[in-house]
Amino acid sequence: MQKLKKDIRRQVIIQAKNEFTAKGFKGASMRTIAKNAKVGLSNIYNYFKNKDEIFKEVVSPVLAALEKRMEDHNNKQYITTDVFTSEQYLSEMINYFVDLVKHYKTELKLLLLQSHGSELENFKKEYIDRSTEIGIEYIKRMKEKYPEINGELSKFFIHTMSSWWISIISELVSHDLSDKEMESFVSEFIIFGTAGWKKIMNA
Amino acid sequence: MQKLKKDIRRQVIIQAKNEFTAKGFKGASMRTIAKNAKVGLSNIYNYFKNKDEIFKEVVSPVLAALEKRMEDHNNKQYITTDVFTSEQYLSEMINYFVDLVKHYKTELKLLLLQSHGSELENFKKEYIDRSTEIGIEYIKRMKEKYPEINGELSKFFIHTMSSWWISIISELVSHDLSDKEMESFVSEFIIFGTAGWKKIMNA
Amino acid sequence: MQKLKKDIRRQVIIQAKNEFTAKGFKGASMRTIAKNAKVGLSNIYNYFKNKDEIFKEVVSPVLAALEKRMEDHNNKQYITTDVFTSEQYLSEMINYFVDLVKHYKTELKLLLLQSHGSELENFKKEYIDRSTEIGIEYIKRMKEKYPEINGELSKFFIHTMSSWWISIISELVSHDLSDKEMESFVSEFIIFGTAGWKKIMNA
Amino acid sequence: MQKLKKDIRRQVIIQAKNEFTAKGFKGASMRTIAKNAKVGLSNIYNYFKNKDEIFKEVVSPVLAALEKRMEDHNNKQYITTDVFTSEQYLSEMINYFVDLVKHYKTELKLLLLQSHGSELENFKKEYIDRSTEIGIEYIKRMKEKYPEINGELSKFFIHTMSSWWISIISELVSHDLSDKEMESFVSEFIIFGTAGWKKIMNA
DNA sequence: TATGAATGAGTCTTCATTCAT
DNA sequence: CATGAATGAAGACTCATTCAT
Repeated sequence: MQKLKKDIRRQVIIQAKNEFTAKGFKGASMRTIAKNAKVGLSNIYNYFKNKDEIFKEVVSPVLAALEKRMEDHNNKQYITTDVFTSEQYLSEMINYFVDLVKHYKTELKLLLLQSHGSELENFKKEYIDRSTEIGIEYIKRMKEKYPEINGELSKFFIHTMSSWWISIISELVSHDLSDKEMESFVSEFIIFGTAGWKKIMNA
Repeated sequence: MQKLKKDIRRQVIIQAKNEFTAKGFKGASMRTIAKNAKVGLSNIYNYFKNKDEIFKEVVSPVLAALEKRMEDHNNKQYITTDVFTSEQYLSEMINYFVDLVKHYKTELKLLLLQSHGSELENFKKEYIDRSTEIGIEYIKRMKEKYPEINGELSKFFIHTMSSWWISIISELVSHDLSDKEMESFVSEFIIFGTAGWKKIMNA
Repeated sequence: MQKLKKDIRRQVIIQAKNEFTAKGFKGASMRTIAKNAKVGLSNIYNYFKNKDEIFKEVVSPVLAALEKRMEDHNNKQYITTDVFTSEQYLSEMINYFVDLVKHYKTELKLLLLQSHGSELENFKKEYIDRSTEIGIEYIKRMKEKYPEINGELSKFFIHTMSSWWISIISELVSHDLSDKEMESFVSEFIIFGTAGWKKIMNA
Repeated sequence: MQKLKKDIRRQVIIQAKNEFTAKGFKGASMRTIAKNAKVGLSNIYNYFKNKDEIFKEVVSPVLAALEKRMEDHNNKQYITTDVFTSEQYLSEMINYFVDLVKHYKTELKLLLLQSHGSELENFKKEYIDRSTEIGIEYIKRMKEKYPEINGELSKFFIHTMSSWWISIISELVSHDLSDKEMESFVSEFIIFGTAGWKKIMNA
């Protein structure tokens, strides 16, 4: 008996998500996915070209969201913001990521921690690299606007700070936090980060 | 001509390291390791119980070093140190990790980024958890000694800060830094971190 | 919008021809044929019973032509022709095949070189066998008419000469020859063949 | 119970030969080969890298023989031979091939008729091409030595004659001939061929 | 007629590990 | 210790064909 097309796709994606989460991309078995989705193994290939494409399909929503974020960020003029209020910037950023995690918890976990062996295995690295470039550009413009600040941060430091964001997301997706815990974390993080940035930028 | 027992072990470990580094634990092939080590595949099993044990053997030096660090840390009385000199603490810690990376670059990379599928795949998580506990305990003692500081940091925040350390190590092992870059990074990191910690602990 | 019935058949046959040519019968994929013909895979089975039948359909024109040739040949009275003018016979035959190749190049290629695994994989062999029988009969009648000639050619020799024709056709379909090259070849072939036949038949 | 290494290799090669002969390279099944050779399917891969390599191994003897023939031919000075005795040349050549067939019947069948899909699928074509080049060169030198002969044979004609040889071999391997049949064929072929060549070369 | 879902056996190849010598 | 043979399950993926709608 045939099921609806949409149904099968959904089932496969759901079970693939589970399997990828449990065993990572490389360790996940197509057989297992098929079995759990109650679909003939070969039938999966009527819906997806291959394992990699299933993975991409699974993480595509969060991929789009992250991409959109980058574009938005490039368009917004954070530079105009007074540097001393960077608290606002940090706050906005962390809240964005908290929302992201709420929406795409599993997908983020896959993308950041379980993509080894897939075509997306370099996504994290590339994302950090791009964030680093943006960070460098951001500081340069700040320096132009506020010449008194310290703009001489090393590239590697910026890189590490970018990677920090990813590690924070990874943390968030790896734990179930109550709203209260979330709030605490956000405010603590902002205090910590604001002080750090102000100090190092001599602002 | 038979090779010395020690020689084979060493060769296997060396080639396993390469293979694990290149393809991760799951993707690494025993055949390839054997071929590159110029050892009969089955003979490997006279030296190691299985793939997992080779991996453990490969990363054992850094595992020991990390373990030692934890013990030392528990024994030392950082609490006696004046909190305002925490700059010294951070400095010591980061320098320790820099040294660690210099000694165990490859092993750390394996342990932190390539262990998926092995029995050590949870090491990172567990290490962070243990660090978190230590951090919490540390802050508690600080609070006892200096009642005026803020000791009410959320567990998740501490957790995130612990995980931060791991992400920094991951960064370090993933890049080839010159001594000058290393120095820059260390000093920048200390400025940033000291300011952050002082602020959030209200010290 | 539905296509005309004829259109689909045609498209399938065209694309099947391409696929068979490129990968041979066994290597050809129904999926690929369907995709290129822009027809639903299963819909093909409304027009053709199976892969084998498509193949047969593809080569059917040349099959018919070859069959017709055989019948004609049997009816014509080549025997009446003076044996010393066998040049005329060879000439006619080779020109016939040249025309055949011009009309059915691809189909001949399939039939002679790419039919492995299909129900027609033995066509070539059978065709040669039949040609051999005809050849033997032909020589026998010649002998009756011209008792002085040598009619004692071995069956295997006749067989080989029949197979030669096939190899010539295979050559022709495998190369793009200009008209000039074609003419040269025909005349060279006739000179060569006439001399050979005259000599061996002692005519 | 383990068998001798040599034994398994031999068994696999024997059964592979059968399977390739029956179904062609593409149609042959590794499972079937393994089953018939009474070897575990995966065990085959301890002896051969892959299907293609088994095929190559099977036909390697005849490959070597053909290669050697070409080298010898290039070294010998057939040109010095009086052209009118080309009967001798043809005779030598056909006898060589008859011997070849006696030794490598199955292997030749595979190489010439069943290699589709393997890495050797173009061998026949390449061999004919090389033979053609040699033929052209041969005629050129003849012309130099005997300026009165016709050296203006078209390339395609030479090509076809080279391919003729292959078709003869294919015929030979496809039939079981008695010695007597063989002898008849050889002498008939020589009569036919000699007359043809003499005529067309105007010698 | 047409579609897309479904099938089930099939493809070659690789896996980590064990056994027998 | 060392070897190479052996295993049996598993890997992803494709096949021609049929079924249900």
